[in-house]
Amino acid sequence: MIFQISQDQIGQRISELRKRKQFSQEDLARMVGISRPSLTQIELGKRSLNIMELQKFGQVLGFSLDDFMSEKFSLDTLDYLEEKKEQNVADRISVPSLKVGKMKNILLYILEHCAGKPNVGETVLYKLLYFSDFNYYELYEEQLTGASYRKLPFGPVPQNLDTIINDMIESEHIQRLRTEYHGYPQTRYIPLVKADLTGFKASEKEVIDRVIEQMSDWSASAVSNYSHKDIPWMVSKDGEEINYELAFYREPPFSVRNYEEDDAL
DNA sequence: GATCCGTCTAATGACGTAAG
DNA sequence: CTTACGTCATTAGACGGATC
Repeated sequence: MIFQISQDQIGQRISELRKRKQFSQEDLARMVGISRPSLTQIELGKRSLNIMELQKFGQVLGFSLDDFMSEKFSLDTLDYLEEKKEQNVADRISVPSLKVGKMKNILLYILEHCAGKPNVGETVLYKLLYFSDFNYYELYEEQLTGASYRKLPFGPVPQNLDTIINDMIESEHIQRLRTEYHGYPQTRYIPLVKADLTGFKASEKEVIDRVIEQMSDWSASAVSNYSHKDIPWMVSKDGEEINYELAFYREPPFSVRNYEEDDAL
């Protein structure tokens, strides 16, 4: 028996996801290209949506259709509303296990270094994290933040980062800022405290620094396009988790490891 | 086939209301 | 007062039947 999702549930899920992202109905409606009252109707379960619309919601809110339709998805969403403590956050994000403290500091660190760069919105931020994680894994065969990434339409997106970010906003480590960049709505984060890298290995910092140096000036679409040519991204299926092991199948210019001494440049 | 008609769905703007 | 959200009336478009 396939799980059947009702119109009410679709609306509820969209509403919850919207609130998680702290969008207003008006914001979200504009982003998906419908009127605000229409969105109200959708969230209340009084209007149905077609597959194209749902896809659009997925792009904006960061979910895959598979996720959205699954039974488990609703549980995750409800769990989130009930749990707030950091240790629960850490428990829930498993395989690979996310080091929440580390992720927070890396996030702060990246934000510090991109403070003055208007191009670094949420999209670019995700990609910087993705490349930091996968580059580090390729080089050292160890997890950096341990976050798991999913293949979503705009590129790899760290799972459950929402939870961490909301946590950080609540504890006033960062601040969310919604602005416009080239006419498109952009979500930015401002670091309010300094990153604490004392527990970091030199190698870890170096990998992050290189990623920041290489990509932080690129536009969101440039970073997005670049990430779409990365092997781990390419061979993963839409909506699925990107396996860290795939980092070893990378080819130049993505590969950060010198397998042989034949750098023919 | 073409045309007319009833029904349904969705978009829109205006308005009301509650919270801050 | 402003913002966010829900509701309402009106309108337009799509669709399915009947009829010619």
